[in-house]
Amino acid sequence: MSAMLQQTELIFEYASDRVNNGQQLDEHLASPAVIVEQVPHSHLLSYSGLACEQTHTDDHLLTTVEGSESGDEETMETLVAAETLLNMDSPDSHSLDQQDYTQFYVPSLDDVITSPITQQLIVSVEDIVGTLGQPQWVTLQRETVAEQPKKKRGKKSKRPESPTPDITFKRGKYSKGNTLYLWQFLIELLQDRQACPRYIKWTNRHAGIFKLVNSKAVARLWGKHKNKPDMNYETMGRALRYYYQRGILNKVEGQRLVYQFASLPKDMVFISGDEDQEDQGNHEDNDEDVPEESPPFSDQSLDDLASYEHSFLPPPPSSRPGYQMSRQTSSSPATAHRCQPGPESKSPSPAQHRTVLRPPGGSLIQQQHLPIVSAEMLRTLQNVQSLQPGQHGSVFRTAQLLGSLCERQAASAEQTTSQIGTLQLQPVTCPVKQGKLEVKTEEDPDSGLTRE
DNA sequence: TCACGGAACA
DNA sequence: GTGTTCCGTG
Repeated sequence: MSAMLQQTELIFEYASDRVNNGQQLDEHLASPAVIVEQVPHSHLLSYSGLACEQTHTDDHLLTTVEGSESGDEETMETLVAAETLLNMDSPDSHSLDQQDYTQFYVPSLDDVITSPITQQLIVSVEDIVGTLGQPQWVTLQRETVAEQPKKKRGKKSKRPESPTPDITFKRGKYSKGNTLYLWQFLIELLQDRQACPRYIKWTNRHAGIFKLVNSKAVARLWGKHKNKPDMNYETMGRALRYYYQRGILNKVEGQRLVYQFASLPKDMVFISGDEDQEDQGNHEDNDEDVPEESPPFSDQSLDDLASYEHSFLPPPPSSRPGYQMSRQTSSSPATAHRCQPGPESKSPSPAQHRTVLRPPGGSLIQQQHLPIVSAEMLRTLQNVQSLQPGQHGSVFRTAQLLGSLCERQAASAEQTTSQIGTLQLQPVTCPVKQGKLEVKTEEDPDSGLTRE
């Protein structure tokens, strides 16, 4: 089993790596290899009542859930349905390809064991490597893991248990109980059509950037999940901020309520409509979408969400791979990436190790470690690429810079990592300020555009 | 309102 | 030793 897990993990990382490369972002890379798939819970899909369609593009599998984004009522219904489904526990029930889901969580050994795996695919590293280029994922390497899985001990919290039994997994160590890690929870929400556009949505799914459209709602849901009625965005936000250090999340500066997963599962289910298309361009637009408008969810809805949610999550374990970065450490505070290229350093928990799994080489370069170009930047770049030279001068310039930066990184990465293909950006030394991602070189003040 | 981060707690 | 929440501060 462990082997399996590892593989899986590898996969993820690779995926992430690919993402990292800025290049990929845009382009699609070649096809992705899917590596391992577990299908943990198929129910996810079912639970939500979502209709899923997987797209296997050559590149990556993307699952798209089409849902109506709409309505609250849907939401409710969906939720209910989801719950029902959850309770049902039938893994097979859905016909979906589970593959997608698999990636969702990073399975931990435990998980693997406990959770039903439907299928696994193993792909050779090479395959993976080949895929690296793809844009599928952005960065996510480190997925966010952490949090939930383990549980928090914090002062107050206790583990929540979710109402629903975990059908799917029982998680073992990491998550003791059914707990979901916050990051998982968020991912779940992002895949839930009820929540997705409404309370949380992707602003740039490729980049792993999402926005808490209705932070209160999300926090409430989280609180429900944790059995913390008092949960609020502040509290939840703290947890999110800790993810920065762990490399699970990055904050998108300048945008409120916008965070970025350092790495995402390669195959995620994206609810159509949830993503803003471009995050960059309109950063805000997304924001607007839903936020408050959405009717506050009723408690019920919250409940429903809570219940369903936890079902999803796989316990990934710790997935956080060796995230090590620390923003603190990092020279600059910056946001975008707080990662540092450091040694892999400690891996926090064993679990993590496994998750992380590194490629043979030993050190897989993790995004976090990489200095520089953040997914965000990449994203931006991507968005900007379309610009013509004459168009927005500064932007264009920035884009150029980013592009070159990415190329350099990629190049160096290749060299460096012959290893597996981790495409990740390498820490190339760039003029970029480390601290902040800003691409802008010092000279380019405009660069602000980029990020935002 | 959001964001940050130290400290406390488990 | 680590993760979560609280709390003060900006």
